Parts: sequence; structure tokens; C-alpha cells
Amino acid sequence: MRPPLLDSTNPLPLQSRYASRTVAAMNSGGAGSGGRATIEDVSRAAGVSIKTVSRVLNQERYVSGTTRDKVNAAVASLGFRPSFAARALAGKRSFQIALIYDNPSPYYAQNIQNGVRETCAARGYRMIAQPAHAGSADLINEVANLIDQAQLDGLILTPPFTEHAVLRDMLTARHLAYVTVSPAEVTPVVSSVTIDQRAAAAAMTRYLISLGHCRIGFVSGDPRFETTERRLQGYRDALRDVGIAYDAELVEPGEYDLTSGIRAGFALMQHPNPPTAIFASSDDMAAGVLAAAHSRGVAVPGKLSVAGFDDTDLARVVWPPLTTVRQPVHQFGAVAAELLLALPDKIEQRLLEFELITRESVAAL
Amino acid sequence: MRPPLLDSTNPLPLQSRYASRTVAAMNSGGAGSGGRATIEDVSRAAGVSIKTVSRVLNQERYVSGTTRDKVNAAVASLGFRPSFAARALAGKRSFQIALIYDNPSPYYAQNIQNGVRETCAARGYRMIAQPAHAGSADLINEVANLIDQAQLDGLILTPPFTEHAVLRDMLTARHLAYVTVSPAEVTPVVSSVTIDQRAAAAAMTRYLISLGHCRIGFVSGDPRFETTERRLQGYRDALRDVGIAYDAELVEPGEYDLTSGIRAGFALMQHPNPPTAIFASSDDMAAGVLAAAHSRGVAVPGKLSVAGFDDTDLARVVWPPLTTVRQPVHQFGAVAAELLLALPDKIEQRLLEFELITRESVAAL
DNA sequence: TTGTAGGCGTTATCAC
DNA sequence: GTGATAACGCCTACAA
Repeated sequence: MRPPLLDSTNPLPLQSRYASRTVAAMNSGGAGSGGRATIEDVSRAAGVSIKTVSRVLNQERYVSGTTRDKVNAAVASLGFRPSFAARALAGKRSFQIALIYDNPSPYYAQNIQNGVRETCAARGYRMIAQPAHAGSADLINEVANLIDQAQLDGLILTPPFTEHAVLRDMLTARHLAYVTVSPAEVTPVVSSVTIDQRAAAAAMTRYLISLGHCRIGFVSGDPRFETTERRLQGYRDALRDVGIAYDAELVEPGEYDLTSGIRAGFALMQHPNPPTAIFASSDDMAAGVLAAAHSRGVAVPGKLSVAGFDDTDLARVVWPPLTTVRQPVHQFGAVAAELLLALPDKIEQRLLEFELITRESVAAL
Repeated sequence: MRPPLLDSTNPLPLQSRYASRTVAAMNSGGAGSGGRATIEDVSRAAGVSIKTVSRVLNQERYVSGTTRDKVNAAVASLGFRPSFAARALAGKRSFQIALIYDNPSPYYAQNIQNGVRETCAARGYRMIAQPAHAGSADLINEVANLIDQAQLDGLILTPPFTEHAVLRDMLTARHLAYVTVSPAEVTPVVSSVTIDQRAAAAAMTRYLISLGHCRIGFVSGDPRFETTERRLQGYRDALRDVGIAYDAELVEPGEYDLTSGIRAGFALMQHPNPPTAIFASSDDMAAGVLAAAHSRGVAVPGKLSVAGFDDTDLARVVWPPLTTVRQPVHQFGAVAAELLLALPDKIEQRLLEFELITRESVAAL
């Protein structure tokens, strides 16, 4: 039994103050400086029609340079900012897309989110982050709800939703655009960003072998994710290629999160003949393995190598090999959003620059 | 020079397929099953006026039970979902609030986000997650932009924005409701959720002392966060109370993220007389310290204790002390959102249940 | 290249 | 209790 973490005889005072005014009460104080400017205000200031202002704002063609300048000047001087709500209501687009993700790993979730958000911001879109549970019976309803209420223009699906047939069918039936990140299968009709999970995992395993390890543990991910099995296969591929026998006892299940990484780390180190290296299928689990290793006091420096793997970043290999540098140059979320929003040509061009993915693991110190 | 991480002679094929259709092209395929239901459809189905449907939906008073039932039945059978855009345009509220946060620590960011999002969902609101850079010269403009475009109903500020006077003044001038999480100072006019950072850090330090440590390292956070200094002070308080001399060399700066935790961990362990315990000001940094410790092969189990600290969860102490259990029972983000959206009475009642905050650290195995 | 009319789906106002 | 009617701010026609 551990000692109490904190002295219970001296409880910390929890501070919490709040005014008695809620959102509604606080905001009703006044209209600020007379309310924000509308397109009508701009049109008046610029001496043109509302429609012309709209044209400039939406970068439509057939607007003279003079007019454009006048409008832009008026927009700037009035500090005009178009209302998303009005645009969504009147137009076909809402300028909103959603990112649907399961949430076992904070590193992964934040990383993907940031990439999607940045691309969205650059294109005048907004991202709605929507964590969900893969097994939820209500998932379809929840997503449909979001689509209707927010008038979504499109969605980005990460595993395991990439394999959710019912969800994908629903999106297709609604003619809703979506892009998948790391799907199990690449189909010609749906855009997706991914790598060959199996080959990447094999490459990572080869790296550990190249460090001199021959007993390499593997922390697997949630079996409901298709990527999980592929990475395990890649691990086995690499072992086979160099003639190392596969030992099922060196493979521990995990769930992509920190806690399961800790558990798996302990389990592997309890093995009578423990591994000298551990390859975890996510960065969070790799961090967990490290925590477990530390707590067990794994002694000799370099004795236990820990590697992590997350498919959130693209990394480029720079030649010549002797000075190989692994540098994240792009980001799955960002690429996915670009695929969803536009510009296939540019995307293609950029993707050609990348050969390889994996992410610096926590252990790659 | 490390060996190349991956075999550059055998690059991994990057897979990326996308259809040539963009969002607009894909969505123009058809109108689905004739478009979603509107209030008008519901009113027709229920045999009442549009306004009456609106009344039911908004839970206004003065609606007869019979009418309410009819409307609800129609809503259900038609699968009606109100449009956020239309509600925002016509009404005073947009049902959207934003969470403004700096983003050094994925664990913190995800944790707060999840709490806010859950409360929002329960209340029919939506959260817009908005990471920002505290030092950004354009911050005010960015936030103002968000407020206007999304017609925000309110905001939640996390450190270091809680101390951003210009930002707060702007919000006040606009009569916009906002709540602060872990602000440096609690003021009577702004709702906030926080703990006594100094006392909590002192308690954590006392815990490490109770384990028998007398050389305790401290990994500090970003100095632009007010909480940083307070936690350091708490650490010093605890040392002083038991007569341990403060040694500035055992304090390493960090930035709340994993990388700086790794760096700080190395720095502390290089000390000629290294600490036997390290207290990091964030969970991410604690994970980094663990990684560093592992890589240095800190040998004896239990020799280096590592503690983390994040103020995202509330924990309750359950008596009697001998069976003390630390159990996260609530969440800063969730509480903040509740403060922002409504129900001060309930909040107060619930807060009284909590005495203490800290979060299980990565090391608390 | 520019302007006019109408409507998007909901809430606010004011009658009934 | 309930129901017309006019906004809300913008975009999509269509016309000039």
C-alpha cells in the first residue's frame, strides 16, 4: 500500500470564483461599438452594390481592379468580417469540415488536429474536432447530427473509422466528400493519405536489428485498428528476413495509449529472457514503455532500446545516406485537409517529394 | 553519428490516392433524399405554426403539453435537426464558444479540450478549439476575427492567455463572457477555475520528501506562464519547511513539453551530485524526464522518483487516510465550460465536493 | 463588369 | 397559449 500522495490533514483549498452572471447576462450589457460591419456597410462605404462586395470577397472573376481596390479599402477601414452563419445559410458551403477520430493517444490526436486546422485556416475553413468511440452504437446518428447541424462541407476520417462501412456508406449516400487517413485499403474513389504500414514497421524493426538487437519486443495496438495488424506483420517480416525466429511471447497487446504502454512494458520485462529492444506501435505507448523501464530500473545504458511509431508526420530522407537526416516535412492531417478542400495537382506534386514516413520516437534521443 | 534510421536504399512507397473531385465537386452529386427537414416541415406535420415549433425546441414557457407532444413527435419522425447557421443568424446566440490555449503539452491540451467539449455537447453548444501563440503580435486580431465570424457566445482562456491584459480588455469591451482556467489572480468579476498552485506544488514536494528524498530536482515550466513561478515557490516552501536548503542548480527550466523535459532530465542527471527525485511541472515534461533517465540507465529501481503535475483534473481525497484513493472526479475544462454556460448554483454545490487537485503523474506507477 | 430581387432556416416582435 | 410577419447577413439566380 502506497503512502497517501498528499497530506490529507492539510487539504488544499480549491479556489473557484464566479460571477453570478452567465453568458447571456454578461453579453447583454451592450452592443459594443454599434455592432460589427455588414456587407451593406461596406457597399455603402465603397459606393458599389452589395453583390459587388460579395464578388470581391469571394474572389469571383469579372471585377475591375478599381472596384476591387475600393471594396478592399472599405473592408479594411471598417474591419469587416463576414459572418460564417450567414454565408452558410445563404450559400451552398458552410466552410466547415469535421475531423472524426478515436482518442486513445493525445500525441496522435493533437498532431492530426493541428495539421488539419492549419490547412483549414489557410483556406478560410474551420475544423470541428469530433472525437468518437468506434464501437458506439449511436455513432452514425451522432455524425449525421453533426453533418446536418453544422452543414458540413466534408469530413476527415482517421482509424478506425476509416474501416467503418456503415459510416462510409452513409457519407456516400449523402454525397458528402470525405478523406481517409491511414485507411486499410486505398480505393480509387476516396482520397486518402497513408503509407505502407507494414513496410514502415519492417523498416523500423530493421533499424533496431541494425543496432545489434536480436530479441525485440513488440507492443501492438488496439486490434480494432487495421493498422495494428499490418505493423505487426511488418515486424515479423523484418525478423524473418534476417532469420530471427518469431516469438509470440515478445508481443504484448496495447491500446495505443500511455497506460497500456506501461502495462505492456512491465509484461515484456517480466519475461524470463526479456527483450533488449521494444518497438511500440504508438508514441504514447513508447512513452509508457519508457516509464515502465525506468521504474524497473533497467540498468545498463543502451541495453533496452525503445522505438515508437505514429503515422502523423511525413519524413523525408535526404541523401547521401551517411548524413541521413530525418526531418518531418509535412503532416498527415494537413495533407488530408488539402486533399479534401482542393488542389489535387499541387498535392500530387508535393507528395512526390516524400518517400517515407515514421516519426521520431520518444526514445530517439 | 547515428546510423541511418531507415534503409535509404529501400525507400518506403508513400501511398496517396485521391479522386479528381474536390469538396464542391463531390457534394454536387445530388441532394440526398430531398434535403433535410426544416422547422416548416415540422410545423406542417404537427399542425401548428412555425413559431410554436420554435418554442418547443427552445423550451420556452407557455406551450401546452399536448402541443409539445405533437411537436416532439413530428421532430422525431422527421429526424429534424435545427441548423446552427440559421439559429445564429436569426437569434442572439450562436451556441458556440471557443477554447483559447497555447499548445506546448498534448496531454494538457487534449485533456482540457475533452472536458470543455463534453460540457458543451451536453448543453447543446459547440466548442471551437483555438490554439494560439501567446507572443503573437496578431493575437488580438485573430481572436477578434474568430469572435465576429463565429459570433461566439463566450470564451475559455487557459494560461498564459489568462494574464493577457490586452486580450481580456478587448473581451470586456465587447461585453463578451469568458472564464479563465488557472489564472494568476482570481477576480470577483470573472469566473475562473483554479487551485492554489503553490500549495499543490508544495504538497507534491512533501510527498517526495516523505518517500525519503532530500535532493529533489525541479523542472520548471515556461516563465511566461504565471503558474510556473508559483509552482516553483511551492517547491521551495516544502523544502524550507523541512529544513532542506534550496539549491538553484537542481532547478532546470523547461517549456511544459516533452522535448524540454528530456533536456532538463539530462541536465539534472549530469549534476555532480544528482538529485534522487525529480518533480516536473507538467506531465509531458515528467515523461521527458523518464525518457532521459532511461537513456542514461539510471540504475537502481526507486533511486530516481519522477513526479508530474498538471492542473487539468480535480481529484478527491477519500477518508480515512489509510485507504486514501486519488480519483479524478472532475475536470477543469468541463467545470470552466459549465461556469461559462450556466448554472452557478449547481457548480458551487459540486465544487464543494472537491478539496484538492493534482494529477496522477506518469511516474505514479 | 455591375446591379436587383428573392430566399436560406431560424428567432424576435407583436398581435390575437 | 398561439400565430403572422419582419428581420438576420449573405449568396444564387437573373438581368442590365
